[in-house]
Amino acid sequence: MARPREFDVQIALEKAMTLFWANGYIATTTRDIVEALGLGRQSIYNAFGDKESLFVQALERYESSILDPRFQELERNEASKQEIVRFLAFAVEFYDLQTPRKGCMIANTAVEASKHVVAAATKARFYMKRLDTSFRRAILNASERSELSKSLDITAVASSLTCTILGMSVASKAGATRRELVDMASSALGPLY
Amino acid sequence: MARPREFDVQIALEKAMTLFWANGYIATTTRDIVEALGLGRQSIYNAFGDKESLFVQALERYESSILDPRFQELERNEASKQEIVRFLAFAVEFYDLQTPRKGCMIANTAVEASKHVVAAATKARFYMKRLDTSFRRAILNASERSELSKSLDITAVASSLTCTILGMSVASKAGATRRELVDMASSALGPLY
DNA sequence: TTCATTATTGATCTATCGTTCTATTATATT
DNA sequence: AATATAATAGAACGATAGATCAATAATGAA
Repeated sequence: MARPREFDVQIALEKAMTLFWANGYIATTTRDIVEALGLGRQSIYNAFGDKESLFVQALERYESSILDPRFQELERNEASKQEIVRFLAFAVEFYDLQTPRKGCMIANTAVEASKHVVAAATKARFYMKRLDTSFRRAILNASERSELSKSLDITAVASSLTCTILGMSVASKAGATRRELVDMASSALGPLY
Repeated sequence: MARPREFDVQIALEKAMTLFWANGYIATTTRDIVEALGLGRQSIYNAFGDKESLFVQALERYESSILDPRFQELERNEASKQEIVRFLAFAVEFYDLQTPRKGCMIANTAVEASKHVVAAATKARFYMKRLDTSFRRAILNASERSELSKSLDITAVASSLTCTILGMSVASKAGATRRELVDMASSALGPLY
C-alpha cells in the first residue's frame, strides 16, 4: 500500500541513544542526529517525530537495552546480598570502561534535561525509585536469611546504595579512576558485612 | 577619565551564577542573561567577555561564595569526625532547601558542560579531588585520635563520602525527599562509628 | 495497470543563537 | 570648557537552530 522503510528503526534508535547519551539532550542538534544516523531529515521526523520525541524514545531504548538486563538479577524476588554486590560490581565496570566516559544516561538526564523534557524528569524519578526499591527488597531478603546485622537501617542503606550509583555516574564523568570507583562501591557495601 | 560603570559587577555575577546554576551552561541563552541581569548586552560583554567566559567567572563565583565557606571547617588541619558529620549535615540542608532543586553547580557542570567548556571539566575534576583530599585528611585525624575502627580503609571511605556528595546532588534534582537525603548522608557516615 | 499511500531527498522556512556595530551618554583629566 | 575614554542602549549581523515543504520514488491493494 505504501513505500516500505529502507532502514532499521531499532538500529537508528540505538545510534540516537548513543548520541544523546554522550552529548546530552540540549547539546545534540538535529544536524548531529542526521549525520550520526546516516538518514535524511524527513525520514527521521517520519519515524520518530520531533527532537524531544526522539529523545524520549532513545531514553526508553536505554532503559530496555542497557538498564533492564542489569536490573534483572537484582529484581528477582529472591535477590539478596550477592545480587547487590554483583550489581555494584557491574556498575564499576560499566562506568569505568566507557570511552569517553558517558555516565548513566538517566542520571545525566536528571541533571541536564529534566527542565526541558517532562518525561525525562519522570523517568529520572522513577529510576531512582527503581534502584531504591530493588536494593531495599534485596537487603530485606538478606536480613530475613540472617545474613546481616540485626541493627541495620534497611531504608537508609538502600538510599545510600542508590546515592552511590548516581554519584559514581558523576564521578566517572569527572574523571574518577577505576580504583576510586571500586572504593566507592565497596565502601557503600560495607554495612552489608 | 572615562565613564564609570553604573552597575555592581559582583551583583551581576551573582545573578549570572544563579541562572547558570539553575539552567546549566548550554540551555542558558544570552537573552536569558540580559534579562536576568537587567543590563544591556554590550555592558555584559564589556564586563565579562563572551558567554563561556562569563560562565567560568560564574563558576568561580560559586566556588568562592558557596563552596569555600562550607569547606572552611572541613579543610582545617585539625578537622576530624565532627567536621565530616557537619559537612554532610550541611549538604543535606543545602540540597533539600533549594527551590527549585538545583543540586551542586560543579556536579551539574561535570555532567553537562565539561564537553564544551574546558575550564568546567578541570574545575569538576579539581572539586572531586578537593572533596576527597579534605575527607581523607579528616578521617586520618580521627584515626590518629583513635576515634575510628583500626581496620578502616581510609582511602575507600573518603572516596565513598565524595561519591555521596555527588550522588546527593543528582538525587536532589531527581526529587529525593529530605528523608532520603538524610539517609544517604547518615549511611555514608556509618563507617566512622 | 492504476492509484492511494508512505519513504526519501534536499531545498527551504522562520526563529533564535551568540556576537558585534553604531551612536549616544557620562565621567575624569587637562 | 574641551577632550579622551569607557559605558550604555539598541539595532543589526551571520550562523545555525528545529522543523517543514515540494518533488520524486517505491510499494500493495483494487
